[in-house]
Amino acid sequence: MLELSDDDALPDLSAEAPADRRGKPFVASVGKCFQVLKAFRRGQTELRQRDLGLTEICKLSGLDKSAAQRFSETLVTLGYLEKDPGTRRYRPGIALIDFYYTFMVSHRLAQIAMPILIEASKVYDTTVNLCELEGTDAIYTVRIPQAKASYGTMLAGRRVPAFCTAPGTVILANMPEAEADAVLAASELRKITPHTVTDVAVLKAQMAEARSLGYHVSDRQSQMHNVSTAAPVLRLDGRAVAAVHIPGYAPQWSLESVQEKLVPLAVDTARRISDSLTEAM
Amino acid sequence: MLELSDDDALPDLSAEAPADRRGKPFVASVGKCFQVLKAFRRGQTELRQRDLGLTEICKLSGLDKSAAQRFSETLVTLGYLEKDPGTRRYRPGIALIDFYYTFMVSHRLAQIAMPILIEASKVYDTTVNLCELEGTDAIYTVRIPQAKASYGTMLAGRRVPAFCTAPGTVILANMPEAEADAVLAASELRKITPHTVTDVAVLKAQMAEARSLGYHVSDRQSQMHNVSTAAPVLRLDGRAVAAVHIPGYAPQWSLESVQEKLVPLAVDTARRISDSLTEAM
DNA sequence: GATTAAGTATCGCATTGTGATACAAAGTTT
DNA sequence: AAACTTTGTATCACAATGCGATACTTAATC
Repeated sequence: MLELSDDDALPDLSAEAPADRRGKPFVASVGKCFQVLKAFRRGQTELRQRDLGLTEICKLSGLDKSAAQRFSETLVTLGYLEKDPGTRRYRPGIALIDFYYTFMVSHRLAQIAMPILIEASKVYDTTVNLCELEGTDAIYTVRIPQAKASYGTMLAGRRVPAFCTAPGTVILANMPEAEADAVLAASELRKITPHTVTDVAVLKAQMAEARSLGYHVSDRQSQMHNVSTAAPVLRLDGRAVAAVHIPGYAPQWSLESVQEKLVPLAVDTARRISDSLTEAM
Repeated sequence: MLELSDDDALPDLSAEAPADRRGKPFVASVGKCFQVLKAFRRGQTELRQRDLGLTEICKLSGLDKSAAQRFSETLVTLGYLEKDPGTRRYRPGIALIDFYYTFMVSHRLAQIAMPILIEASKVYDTTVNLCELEGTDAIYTVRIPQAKASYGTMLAGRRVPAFCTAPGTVILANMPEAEADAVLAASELRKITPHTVTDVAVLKAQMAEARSLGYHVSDRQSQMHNVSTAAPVLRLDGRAVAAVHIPGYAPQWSLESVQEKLVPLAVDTARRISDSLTEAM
């Protein structure tokens, strides 16, 4: 388990997206409050803790004690954090869920994809996911769960690195090459498992193959025991806007059975979604 | 469709939760940024628009033009809003989904309930939901979707008034009476459908009945054509922490068939979740 | 092309958030 | 149980930061 010490690298606070946002009005307090909220996500992945004390928030958010307190208490007042009166520790508040609804209810792609994904999940009783690219990550936006899967793999909002996952590969493969290169360049190409490919030339060859095949199979690139497949959801102009991702879990699904069954299912599902897209998207 | 005019009542800005939060540090800018995000939710329900122009944000958030611009641009920079360069309109950004994950991944109840809910959904191939109380609303935290359902009813994060819905009723029925009364007192008891019960005495009688039966069936209280049922998830001390909710959609499910099939399913599912709770919850 | 509305940029003022410091309350060690 | 360490809370003078009236620019409408 990771131990945070004082001299640990603090989060990349001001390192914002590349877009030319210089000169745009910016309220620093707002940025800081989101640093606090993000601290809880870091806390979950790095410390395996669901609730954080004030000092932990300081370290994970990069704010000093006064600021951490101010923003944490502000977020409690607003309902986005909850505070245990006994332990004085903070945890994510249920009101956070509102923003998921706000985003999803207006998300046309998800609306179109949802029934198609549900049908697909019934074919082999598997998890089926819709992934979208954000920065260097693929974010799961819609997930059709399956009882045997682990809880973490059922939740929308999960992020995985694009470069070493099947959904990331098929999305990058079907977008302008310059943009894909930029994503790869911005990615931290580290080995998640011993099988993770980190050589850009090999990655680009994989992308080229994925583009011509119309799908990609990731063999233990990001999770040791899993093989998973993805196919691109394409806009009318051919650009990928998302990927249908179907994981094949270890004992049940071999590389061969994934190729034989899950690949056609993913390809077909992605095509059905693509065909349902209007030009508005 | 609701028309917002200048003299419309502006949102209840400072009307925060009753808790004694006076004197706690509070950063006003943070509150305002969330007013902007909330404006999008209002925009969806009241204007049926997924994206908003600056002037609309002003009206829906209660901020003046300068503030609306500052906070909107700040949120764009942070990725929580997106801005269409052509139309100059704002819409919810994909990064909002992160907070759903942050909340859910640390939510033990959902973790326990998820596989049980998935199994339940297969019995009659129905939607099955987990609801929790927040203020005067029941919030859907986990939803197992079904292909035929409408998109809006598949999304976690949806809020419905507690007083006139089955999940709200069973939760209120199984909590300290003083607290339940407080929720009713704070609720806006308006008729959602002609069948909505708004008389507090009748509502309390319904709650008493729900408590003794261990479930509640809502007959067209909040949606004209639907009958739905809910059963409480009870902590070890008997207090409700959530409700299992199963809607029975119109032509397929009658009041009788709901009583006969969905009620036992909801009760059993809720009991299985209750039995799985540890004392930590 | 005139008119209106919507969005963007500017800038002096004082409100608001800042963060060093001091204080209080838990948790540990001896 | 006293001494110490750590963590959380409260205070407050300063000035940086957000504020919002105003003016300007761009787009939409007639």
